[in-house]
Amino acid sequence: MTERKRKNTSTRRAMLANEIAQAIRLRAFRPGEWLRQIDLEERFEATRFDVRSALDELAVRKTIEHVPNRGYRVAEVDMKTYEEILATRIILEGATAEGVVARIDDAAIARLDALAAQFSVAVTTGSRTEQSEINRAFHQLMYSFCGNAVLEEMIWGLRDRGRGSQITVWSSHELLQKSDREHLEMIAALRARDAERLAALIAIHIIKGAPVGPAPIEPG
Amino acid sequence: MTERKRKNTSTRRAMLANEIAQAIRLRAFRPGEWLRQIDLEERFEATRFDVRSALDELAVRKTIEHVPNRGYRVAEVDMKTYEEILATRIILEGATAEGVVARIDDAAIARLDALAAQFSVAVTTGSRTEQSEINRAFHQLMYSFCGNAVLEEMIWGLRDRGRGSQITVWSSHELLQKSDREHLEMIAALRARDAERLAALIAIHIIKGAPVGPAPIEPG
DNA sequence: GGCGAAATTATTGGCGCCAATTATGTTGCA
DNA sequence: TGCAACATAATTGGCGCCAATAATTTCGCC
Repeated sequence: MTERKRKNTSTRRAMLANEIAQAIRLRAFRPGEWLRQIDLEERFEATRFDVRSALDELAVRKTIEHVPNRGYRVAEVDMKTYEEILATRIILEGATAEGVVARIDDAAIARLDALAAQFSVAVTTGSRTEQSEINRAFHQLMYSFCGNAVLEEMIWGLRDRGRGSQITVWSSHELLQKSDREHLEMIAALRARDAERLAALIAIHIIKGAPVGPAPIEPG
Repeated sequence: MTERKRKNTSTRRAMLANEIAQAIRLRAFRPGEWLRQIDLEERFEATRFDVRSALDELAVRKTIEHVPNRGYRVAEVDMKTYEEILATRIILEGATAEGVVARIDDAAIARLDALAAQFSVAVTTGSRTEQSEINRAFHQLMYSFCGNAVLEEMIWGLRDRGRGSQITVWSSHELLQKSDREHLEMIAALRARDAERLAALIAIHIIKGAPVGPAPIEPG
């Protein structure tokens, strides 16, 4: 067939919600910024209805905030909530250590090696978007071996929520290098099958300004 | 003013979503059961639009499941997911122990005492709905002292999700008595400010068929 | 020129209609 | 009697219109 089959709403909404979420992740929309429905219609070539559904979904997921009669804006998380998110991330991401260590195989560790190497390069030469994407890929791959899909889901939900913080002014070069080194240490812990050490490293990684998002991009 | 001010949609939707969620909690709708929009309109005296918004919200929260062109039904969680939910609950609820022990005061412990006593009575004389509500109140009060609102949120979200399991055929009388005893032990651990013991008790409480929901009620 | 009020414009939000889809019931045929 | 195909009923779902609300500009007065 020449034209693609038209998907139903729930699919389109989910896709659009993810696109918007990614845009927020890439800082195309900054915390506190209003998301005008008309702009989103054009930018993502969607109907107003779909835009609103997607925004509603993101509001439920707390990625954005809904103010009646004003619209939707990227959630700004206050300091207290930000710290709570970090604390909860340490709990959840740390809890993956045991399962990951038990289940991960050599092939996966090799792929983590590759990603860590890519990150090392990106720290000096890459854009912040690249750094962020590689970092995300690294952790996504690692956590995917924890054997608990529910846990994984919650982790990525929380990570998205934490982005609405001003504190995320983004790591200095030193912090990036530190993150880089920590990736290597995590891999070492994995090779040694040392879950406790891995959990500790993850906690440090989260606290000490781990890269959670790239620099803002100008609105197109 | 003689008539109540009309609330805006996002408020009404949230309220309706919570009402439906509670009905699911009370087993007015059983796992796998279809939620017909027309019925919900009448039962909750809402417009079709509000019903759909609320259902969408619950679908995002994974309390219910959306099947295109078929409608919404109470999510049925498979065995694997159920176990993952329990494992994650142990992680999260266990993680509250430290904060709770650190922050809880004598007045709150006294209130927990009262709730535990209420539960003891309800185990033999009360309805399952009562048992469930008291149990919920007990844990809600305890966890409210953990000092991490984000963590609390996730806990109650997960608890709601776990309800869609067939395994929740509900505790025998022996298990209820066991839960009852565990409540008292938790209070003892709180008095002793023993976070580790509290966490361990919470884990046991979750694994060994803690009461998560009442028996089904007939649809009205 | 500065400030406040009114008019104008921009944006969101409630909701109902009817097409699309699925479920149910009925008929006819082997 | 069993089954398949068709007809009918029930239910969901896409979407656009316009009223309600907020933002902005203009205008007039001091």
